[in-house]
Amino acid sequence: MSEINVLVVEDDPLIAEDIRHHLTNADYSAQTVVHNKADALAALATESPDIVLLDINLGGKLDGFEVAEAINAHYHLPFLYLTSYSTKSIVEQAKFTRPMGYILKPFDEADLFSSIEIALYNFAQRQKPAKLTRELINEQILDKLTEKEFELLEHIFDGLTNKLMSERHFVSINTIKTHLKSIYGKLNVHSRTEAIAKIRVLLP
Amino acid sequence: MSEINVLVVEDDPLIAEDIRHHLTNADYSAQTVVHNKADALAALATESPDIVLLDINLGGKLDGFEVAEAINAHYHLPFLYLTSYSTKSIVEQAKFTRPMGYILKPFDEADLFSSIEIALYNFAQRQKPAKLTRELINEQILDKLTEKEFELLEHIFDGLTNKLMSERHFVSINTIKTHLKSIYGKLNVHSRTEAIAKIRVLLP
DNA sequence: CGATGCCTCACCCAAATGGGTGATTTTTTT
DNA sequence: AAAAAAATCACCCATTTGGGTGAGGCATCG
Repeated sequence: MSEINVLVVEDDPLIAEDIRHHLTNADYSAQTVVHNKADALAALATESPDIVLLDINLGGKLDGFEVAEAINAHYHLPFLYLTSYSTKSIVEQAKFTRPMGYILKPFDEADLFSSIEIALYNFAQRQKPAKLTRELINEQILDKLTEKEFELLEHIFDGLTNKLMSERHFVSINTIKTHLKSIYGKLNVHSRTEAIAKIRVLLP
Repeated sequence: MSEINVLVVEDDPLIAEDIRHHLTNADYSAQTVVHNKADALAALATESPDIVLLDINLGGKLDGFEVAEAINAHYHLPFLYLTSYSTKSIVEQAKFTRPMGYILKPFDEADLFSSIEIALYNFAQRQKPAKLTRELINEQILDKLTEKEFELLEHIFDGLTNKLMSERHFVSINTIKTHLKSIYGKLNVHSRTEAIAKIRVLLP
């Protein structure tokens, strides 16, 4: 993941600036910082962030929960609570809004980054289908395919045509076809769709 | 879910005891707590746990990864990493070991239970090959496709040819082709493999 | 009743795909 | 250095697939 767009909802200007500073230092390509619920809702609609860092306590009120509910209702986003409270009641209330985690104040840069990374990873794990990677495939079949063949299998998985594959690999379409024939033989199938179906059931 | 056997691999005796305490309070029927890699490997072989909670940092060394590799290589088990903020950017390393998730320290009982439950659920889910069902698909696309079209999309997903589909549905191959054209138009794709790729990314 | 949507089917044509054979070059392994 | 494996490419041919057009039957809905 190259560009991460972070929406920070934090009423305390010092903390907000601190977070913005840390994120800017790293390769997080964009951050939007807002200080209240209204701006947060607006930013959600316009900025399409990848993750939201959400202070529960916004200007003395627990508006963070309402932002969380808006996220759950209308978007499809992981969010982390920024909180200095660890009281039972807050946690009880917070967990019904299904955050990906909590960042407890005070926190340092490592806290921030690891929390974001883990949240994004866990969220992706829950939301996304298995991505075809070499590590994920059954080893017996893995062993049979060459590096090149596996790349082409990934392309098939992504819906590419032979022509597109040949252009992407700077080889002739005949070469692609030869590779595919080899793949089909090794997987014991007779078409690209069968190949996809076959490796799909081998995915964990 | 009746009896869950949890293997806890945690070198910090305080945290280990804390986890054991939480698990005992709930109806988790068995826990085995070990403090180092050697004992973890022994416990894996003898205790047949249902899930492993794995501290990455065991006695100052990242032995947790090696335990994870052992699990992946020789067992068939979900595991969760127990990790703290101080461990910097472990995700890059950790994700290649394919954990079911992470439990961030400090965590409370609710974190612990929900993480375990979610991990067990997701692990069970992913053992089954992805089944294309109507409920799983994005509703916008769902709405566009007719019942028949969706059935044929499932067949494409399973790698069937037009001929096989026509035989299975007792209609002519021309009818199948007409349906497919309609599907492609609605999904805005130009081939069956593209259609598969498209619906695949819409699956949860 | 007319409109609409769905399922059915046919015909045509172009493009893509699958299968077979054989070959050269490069890389890796032994 | 020799052998094996991998990657490259070119034919040929049959089949499959995709795209366009048109059309009949059937049900539902306004």
